[in-house]
Amino acid sequence: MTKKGKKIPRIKDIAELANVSPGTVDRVIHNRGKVSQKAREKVLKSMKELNYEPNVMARALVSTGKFRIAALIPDPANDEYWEAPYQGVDQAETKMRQYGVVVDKFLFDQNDPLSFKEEASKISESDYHGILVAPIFYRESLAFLNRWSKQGIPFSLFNTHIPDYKPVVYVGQDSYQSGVLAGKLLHYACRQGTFVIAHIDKEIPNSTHLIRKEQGFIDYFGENDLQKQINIVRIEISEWTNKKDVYRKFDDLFQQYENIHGFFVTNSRSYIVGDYLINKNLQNIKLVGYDLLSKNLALLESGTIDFLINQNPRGQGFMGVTLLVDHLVFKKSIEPIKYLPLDIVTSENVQYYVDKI
Amino acid sequence: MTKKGKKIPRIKDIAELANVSPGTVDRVIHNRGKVSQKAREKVLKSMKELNYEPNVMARALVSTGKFRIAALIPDPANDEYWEAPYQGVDQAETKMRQYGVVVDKFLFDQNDPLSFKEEASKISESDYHGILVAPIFYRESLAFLNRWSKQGIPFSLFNTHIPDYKPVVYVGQDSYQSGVLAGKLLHYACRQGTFVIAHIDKEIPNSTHLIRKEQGFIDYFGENDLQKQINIVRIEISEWTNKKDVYRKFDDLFQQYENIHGFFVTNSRSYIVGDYLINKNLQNIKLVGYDLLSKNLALLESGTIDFLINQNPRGQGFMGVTLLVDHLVFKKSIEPIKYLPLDIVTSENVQYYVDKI
DNA sequence: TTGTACGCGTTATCAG
DNA sequence: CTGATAACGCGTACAA
Repeated sequence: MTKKGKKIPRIKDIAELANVSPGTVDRVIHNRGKVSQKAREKVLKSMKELNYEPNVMARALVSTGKFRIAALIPDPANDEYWEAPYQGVDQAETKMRQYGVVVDKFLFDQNDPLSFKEEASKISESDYHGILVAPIFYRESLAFLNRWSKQGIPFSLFNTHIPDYKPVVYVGQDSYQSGVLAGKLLHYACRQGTFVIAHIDKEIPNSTHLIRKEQGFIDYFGENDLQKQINIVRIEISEWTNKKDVYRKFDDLFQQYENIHGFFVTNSRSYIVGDYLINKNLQNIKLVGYDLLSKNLALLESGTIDFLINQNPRGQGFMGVTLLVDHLVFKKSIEPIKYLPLDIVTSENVQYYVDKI
Repeated sequence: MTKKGKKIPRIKDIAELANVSPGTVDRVIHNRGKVSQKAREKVLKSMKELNYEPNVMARALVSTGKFRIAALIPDPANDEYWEAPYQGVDQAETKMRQYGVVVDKFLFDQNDPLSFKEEASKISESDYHGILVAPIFYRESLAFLNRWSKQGIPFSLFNTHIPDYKPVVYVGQDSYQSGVLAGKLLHYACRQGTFVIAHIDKEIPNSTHLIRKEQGFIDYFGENDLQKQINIVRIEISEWTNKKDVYRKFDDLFQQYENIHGFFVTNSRSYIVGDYLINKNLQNIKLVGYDLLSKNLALLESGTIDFLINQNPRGQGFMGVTLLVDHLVFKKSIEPIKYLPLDIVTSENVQYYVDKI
């Protein structure tokens, strides 16, 4: 297919072929200014004939420093979970600097809606050409998304989807499908017995993520008509910082169901279940969780955690910025939803997922 | 860390600070031409002070069309396995065109060393600035690698490693570790019984890949002191195109060992085992293989194949080109070996690995 | 409505 | 040994 030795056509070449000036070609390409019908047609014809594609670099070189993007994400200092997305944004930042794009990070405390509002306000006051935001506070976020929509500032969403105001793209997790996958992984090891869905978070009912994961897990068994063999129960632990409390809850659980064969922890805190299993010396109980936090990794190595489901959080941060830039600077058309692969991580392949994008 | 509003320092800025001309700064940066000791020191000092980083785009803009790369890979028309790497190269090709790099593909028949030599000769005769090669014929490859080394043409290796002549980078599979992983996956489902390592290829003793995979698999069980519970046997099928022959071999195997619980197929032909299992209506036998070929995918969906290990072949083709360009054009320093993640693919997450890079 | 000239940051060339 | 200057392809302000 590739034609060797052919020179890449430039705007100037099109201009010559169409007997107009480069300026006119430019006007046709960008639909700006006035162009006579005749000229426009000639130019379009020549463009097709030469199979013109703009030179991204030359374009970017011209517009150096003209694009400013704001990233509004939780401060990783407060929660290791946000470390990876932060790094992803950071990485995209340095890459995009090359293209004349400046990315400024605005960090808020994921336990403090006020700090979110503060940082969001800062962004609104400066003028940015695009915004990447992790809208984890629904109400507070809505207000700003509304505002930015009216101002005509494009934004992309990350981690949490709020479709009300059309984002350029949502980059995040496919929660439901990850639950289905978790079901498969436990069922693969264990054809009968009781599986526990463990929600370990402050605000469980509010967290649509967790609910969707649960639904996916349940549907896996439902669809496969396996209900007779498999018993599924759920446990909610909102005060997970209180160890005694947590242990008491688990003790109760194990008294109530004697044939527990597996746990599915619906967020990154599977290490809490892992600690309990080790503490009580419970063997042969399968454990599937999420995210490559250091505590989880240790338990993965030791074999207490069998699988961690990982949706490349660093890649998510990276893609969030990258796709926004693609839309903004390079005018590419973007799919409205971007899921990264649901990676299955075990101690045998974890090396490839840590510290990589 | 990011200083907002700061302008990115240019060569010109360094020149001014150091009281020299941009030309001199350029000479210092690239170690070319003669520069007085005094001038060199001043420039280096200014560079550090301003924290200079070259502008990739401006650099690439200058050298448009000056870099030509050849990719010497098997023709996907003869084997679906090579489809993905081909696409990866293709994708890199279009991306790199933007940077003024031209990539020409040279395809050979992976069953015909002669075609390899022919294409390689073509490359040697034209003058390319870099070469990506899948050196699947050891002897034939050596000759050309030697030649290119003497000519000073950098090359990177892909799929098969030949360390004799230093490549820029080897991009490929971590065969041993993938075998370890396969062991984990079978063992996770099945704590005792017989596992079969199935080599299905024309030239098994010659194929170091297959041997390494086997070793990894065995070592997984060895290291974990599980020999008493698990029995490992191996089968070699070189004439895999003859169905009757294949079936007879499997029949013999099942007669000899009555408690076979799992198969590990060491290359992309796990569909052959899958077909057999379906044909003989053998249930509850675990099957782990490699690569997302269409036949494998069908069996993955239907549940006959449990897991496919996938090392992003499209990504490998892509990285092969990309890293070579990074070295050649952008003068980045490259790690000599690049493994892509060993992805565990099941019917529940396969959607994210098909048609993506 | 159309054409022209300059600048973006880097590199290569040529004159000093 | 060093400095000035013209490209690279595109966008844009300004002139016609």
